[in-house]
This record gives sequence, structure tokens and C-alpha cells, in this order.
Amino acid sequence: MSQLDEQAFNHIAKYFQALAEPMRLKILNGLRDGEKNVTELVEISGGTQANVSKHLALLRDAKLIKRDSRGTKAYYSIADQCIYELCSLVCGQIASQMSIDVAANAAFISALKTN
Amino acid sequence: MSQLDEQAFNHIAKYFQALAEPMRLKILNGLRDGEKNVTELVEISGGTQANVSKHLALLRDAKLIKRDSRGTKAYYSIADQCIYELCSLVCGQIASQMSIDVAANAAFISALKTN
DNA sequence: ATATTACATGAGTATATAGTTATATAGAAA
DNA sequence: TTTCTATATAACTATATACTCATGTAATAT
Repeated sequence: MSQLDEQAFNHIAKYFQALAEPMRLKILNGLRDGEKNVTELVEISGGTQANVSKHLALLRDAKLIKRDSRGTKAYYSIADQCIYELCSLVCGQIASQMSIDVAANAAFISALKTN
Repeated sequence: MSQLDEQAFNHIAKYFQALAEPMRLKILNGLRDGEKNVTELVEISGGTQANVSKHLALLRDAKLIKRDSRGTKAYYSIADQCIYELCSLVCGQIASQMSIDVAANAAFISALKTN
């Protein structure tokens, strides 16, 4: 396994790691319909301000979101639209795995799908 | 945020978590061309037998791979082909983000792409 | 029966990270 | 300037998890 491959695997793992947290998925889902400031994301996610700020910093570091500071507020938005395609794939997979009533999840899952 | 949504986010996060580890990505990459037993995966990944076994158990728990025990050997194979599609998406994204020479990674990245 | 091969797993350690609390900083308003 | 609002961050705690080492278990071979 070459050094280059090692680095590539590390990068890919770090990318998935950013998506591997329910609170961060909530935040990303909250950004689906456009930019939002931190206070709005705190309300949407139900987390504390400090915790949401930290997750936003992590997501920004992973280049999944971008920050636009206007006045005293910080507006975050999706930097990488393929996030939703990833989630859509995973949702489809999970839905087909789970033996629960898929129809019950239809609204949510279709909301997570980009196309 | 409904209880159903909470569960869904947890599921999706857990799925990504399974992919968020370089050693597991190596193992999954090693399974790209078909089933392999543990010893083979140990060689391919460069990990210890104990550690590879544990990662295999985790991947199986996440339903990404399946196990077929034949004689004294355990053959693992991909249970969820969409893994590679996920990796392909992430690879493309990372490649376009990184300011490194993409051509240098071409072989690896194309190897990770399903189509 | 004993040994060997292949794999799984428990115990223990080290590290990473999610969350909380308190505080810092920066812009806007009074 | 002082105050208020919005956000970021440091310090800390708790938990999860990656890894190693040792051992357990099961199938095969001698």
C-alpha cells in the first residue's frame, strides 16, 4: 500500500467522519433550503449554541459548509452539494435494509433525496 | 424534530461511521474484486489479525459486508455495493478540493470508481 | 488424541471526540 | 462608553473506539 494510498484513505475517512454524527446531519439537513445563521441552526437542531458552533467549525474544516459573516451574524451554507447525494444513497440503502414500514419514512427519506 | 427523524439521523450517522476509518476502507477496497478470507485481508491491509477481525465484525454489524464460513476459513464479501459509489463521490469531491496533482492520484481514484 | 491453522474475542490502554459550562470577542445599539 | 446580541472558544468531563496482547474456539491434519 503506497504512501499516496494511505493519504487517500485518510482523506476519505475524514470526510465520512464529518458525516458520521447525528447532530451534524441535522445541521446539514437544516441547510438544505439555503443559508442559515447560528441561532437559527441552534433552534432547528435543538442543540446548545456552543455545541452547534463547534460542529459548524468541524464541518467547515472538512469543507462541507462555508461561512459568511454579515454584521454580528454568521451565515452558513452548503459548500459541497454532493453531501445530499451521499445521504440519499445511504438512506435508500438503510430503508431497504430495515424491516420497518418504509412508507412511514417516505416523507423524511424523500426530503433527504436530491433527485 | 420527530422521534422518527432522530432515529433516521442515528442510522445514517452509524452507516457513515462504519466508513470513517482508513483501515476499514482498505479492507473494503481489498474486497472490491471479490470475497477474501481473513488471512488474505490481513496481508492486504497490513493490520494485525486481531484488529482486522474486529473491523470485519464492525463492518458486518453495519451490514456492509457478509461472512461465509467454509471449513476453517471465513470468507468476507461486499453486502452493499453502493459503498463504492459513495467512495467514488467522496473521491471526486476530495480530488477537486485538493490542490495536489490530480493526475498523480488518477490510478487510485479510478480504481475506487465503479463507473 | 494432539497439534496446527484460522479466526474471534476479552481485557487493558491510549486517544479522539461529543457535550457542558464559563468566558472571550466583535459588532450594533443606546 | 456601556450594553446587548451573536458567535467562538478554552477547560473540563464523559464516552467511544482503535489498537495490542493474550487467550479461546473450532475445524483440519498428523
